[in-house]
Amino acid sequence: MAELTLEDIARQAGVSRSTVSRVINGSPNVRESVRKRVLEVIQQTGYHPNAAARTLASQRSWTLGLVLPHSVSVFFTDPYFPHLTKGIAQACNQYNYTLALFLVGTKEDEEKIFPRISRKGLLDGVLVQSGHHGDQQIIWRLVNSKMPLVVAGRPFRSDGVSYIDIDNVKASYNAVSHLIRLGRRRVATIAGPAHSTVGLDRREGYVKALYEHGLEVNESLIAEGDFTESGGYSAMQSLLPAKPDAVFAASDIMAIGAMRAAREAGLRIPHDIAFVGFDDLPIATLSDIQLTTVRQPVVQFGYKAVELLIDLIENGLNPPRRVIMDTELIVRDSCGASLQS
Amino acid sequence: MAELTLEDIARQAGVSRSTVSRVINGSPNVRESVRKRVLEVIQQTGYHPNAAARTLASQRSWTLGLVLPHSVSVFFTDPYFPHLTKGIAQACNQYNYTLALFLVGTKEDEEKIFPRISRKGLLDGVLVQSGHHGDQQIIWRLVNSKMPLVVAGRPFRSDGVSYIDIDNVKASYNAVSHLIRLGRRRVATIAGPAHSTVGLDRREGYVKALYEHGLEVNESLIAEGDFTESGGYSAMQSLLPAKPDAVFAASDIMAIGAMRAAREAGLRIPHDIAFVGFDDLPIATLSDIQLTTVRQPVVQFGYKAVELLIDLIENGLNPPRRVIMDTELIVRDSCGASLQS
DNA sequence: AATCATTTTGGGAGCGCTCCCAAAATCTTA
DNA sequence: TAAGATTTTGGGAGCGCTCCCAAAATGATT
Repeated sequence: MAELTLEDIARQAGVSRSTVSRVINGSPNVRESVRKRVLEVIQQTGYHPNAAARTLASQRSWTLGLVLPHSVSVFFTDPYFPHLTKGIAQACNQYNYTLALFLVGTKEDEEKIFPRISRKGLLDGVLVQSGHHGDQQIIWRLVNSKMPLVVAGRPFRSDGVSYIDIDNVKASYNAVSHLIRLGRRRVATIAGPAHSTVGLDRREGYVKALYEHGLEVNESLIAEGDFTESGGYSAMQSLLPAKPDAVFAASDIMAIGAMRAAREAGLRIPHDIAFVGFDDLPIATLSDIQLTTVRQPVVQFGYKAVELLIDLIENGLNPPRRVIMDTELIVRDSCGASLQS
Repeated sequence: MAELTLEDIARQAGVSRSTVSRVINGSPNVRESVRKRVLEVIQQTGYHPNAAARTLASQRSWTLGLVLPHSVSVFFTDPYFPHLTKGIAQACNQYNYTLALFLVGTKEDEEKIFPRISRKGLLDGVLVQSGHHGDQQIIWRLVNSKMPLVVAGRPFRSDGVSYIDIDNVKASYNAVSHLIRLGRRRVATIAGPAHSTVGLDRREGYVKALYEHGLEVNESLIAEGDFTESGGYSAMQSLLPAKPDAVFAASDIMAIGAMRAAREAGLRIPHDIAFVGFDDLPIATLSDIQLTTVRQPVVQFGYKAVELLIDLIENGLNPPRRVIMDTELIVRDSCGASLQS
């Protein structure tokens, strides 16, 4: 049984191809009785229009691409990404877009994939999860290809590119200030990698908080992690000799690793050492001690990114759009706030 | 700047549309000098063929769909899914397919998405992650639509459908036998939901192991979890009164939750109570005590599923293909094997 | 009932490719 | 060098839609 075409439906309903097309696309200029008849035939036959033909004729594919560049390994360690993907997928469902997923692991992958994402005919727009230095190239190639593009996470060079981000500086400033207000004086940080804007921004907020509270920035209280549990674990080990009494970790998963290291070193949480994480994903509440953390609206973030992209597709690329979302400090046990009665 | 077409390249290279098409598709019947000239023009102009036009003309989209039905909530709790997705994406990259991701949360989602996946023109084939009872309907609709389909995880009704799975019965039989061999006599299980084939099969292996080792099956030693950490946690709490000396959990994440509950109840692991998980994802080695677990080749599983699907696409749907992959018991600390010196 | 305005309908052209067939160019062989 | 075999090339048709324009049908107005 060959696939049905518009023409088949038209014949069966006794109308023309154009009329069936109008019915399908919800044009108002169809007599009610005719619409009903056509709809019936469509129902009975289970006809669905061919996506490729539609795309070719209308120059609109109703497909968005999600590119996750080079972050692949982290992608599967940090629950942040699945949550982001969830928000994006939900928005795509909502707005009737199909989501194409591109996991770019290697340079070869990038070369293979680039033609597919840069040319109309497959995608109407592209979402790139980024903030890493290594992602700059693909972003610029995309910008030059005039493909509607939204970057999730501020890119290093952001002139002319639309992106969505959270206020990382403010968020970590608040988190660290909270620790200081609780009386902690040797506040350490496990920062994200310096080749990422998230890493840089959260570190900046940390420094700013210390500074504004009259505390000195001590390099031996700053370690760098890679957003993995084991990265947090070893960062914490390197921090231990400096005897911190609090740690602000740039992600929950690193905080979890760090707490494991602290526990192994015989420290009591939060009595001897306090912890604040970042993300507020479910894992934050799963360890024996509930993690105080910065809640970022990951799912909504993804959802909003899609809305931004659709805006670009429908209303043109200029001016570039910028969206900064808010965060909230969620106080639980690991920061020791409950110690002060 | 409008997008370039085949015709443009043909004109610039002084050949016909057909010849350019041949060059792009690697046809051998092109004079070498001509091929070189055309390739040069393509290079210079940065031309890429339009995917929609190609799909329409060749009836091949080079796109595969991955459908994750109803499991959405678990999807973002259990790292199994990201890993599976990784394998699938890698295979797609390898074989030059684009991956379209469909997260089906609600019945409405299913209705919205079904037309897109069932009709040629968008997808060449579909992969459904399944094993849940609620997924039967979409699988059968897909089977009836004659769309090439591979189910990842044995579906409830498997006649005529191609699927890939691991030998869950054997795997859990081995895991439980291992615990018994170590001298545990009150072996409990935290099974997966009874509305999933994984849940059922792993439970069956558990029962079989007890039976073959002459132990009685005690209903109070069987609890059901939902593949989440907190599900494992509460399942363990319900198991505690029956005083198990070992627990086989149907997933690592549930084992982690269960161990948390056991620890909170003052039990020492593995001295008082041993644990074996299932999956061997990175989390298995991240807790304070290393988890003994059944390793299943999740990434390769996804990869293989794609290869299966491509086989169906290229060589026809019949007979249905079946692939069962092997697992391996990874012995670490939580089972107490190291206690026997 | 005739005229004009408005709504509804049909069909042609075209989106940018692939595929097939026949024509042109090139190579063999006697 | 001519005939035939083979390789290379060009162009038409068609994939299944959308979009536009003109024709047909309907409605409003005198």
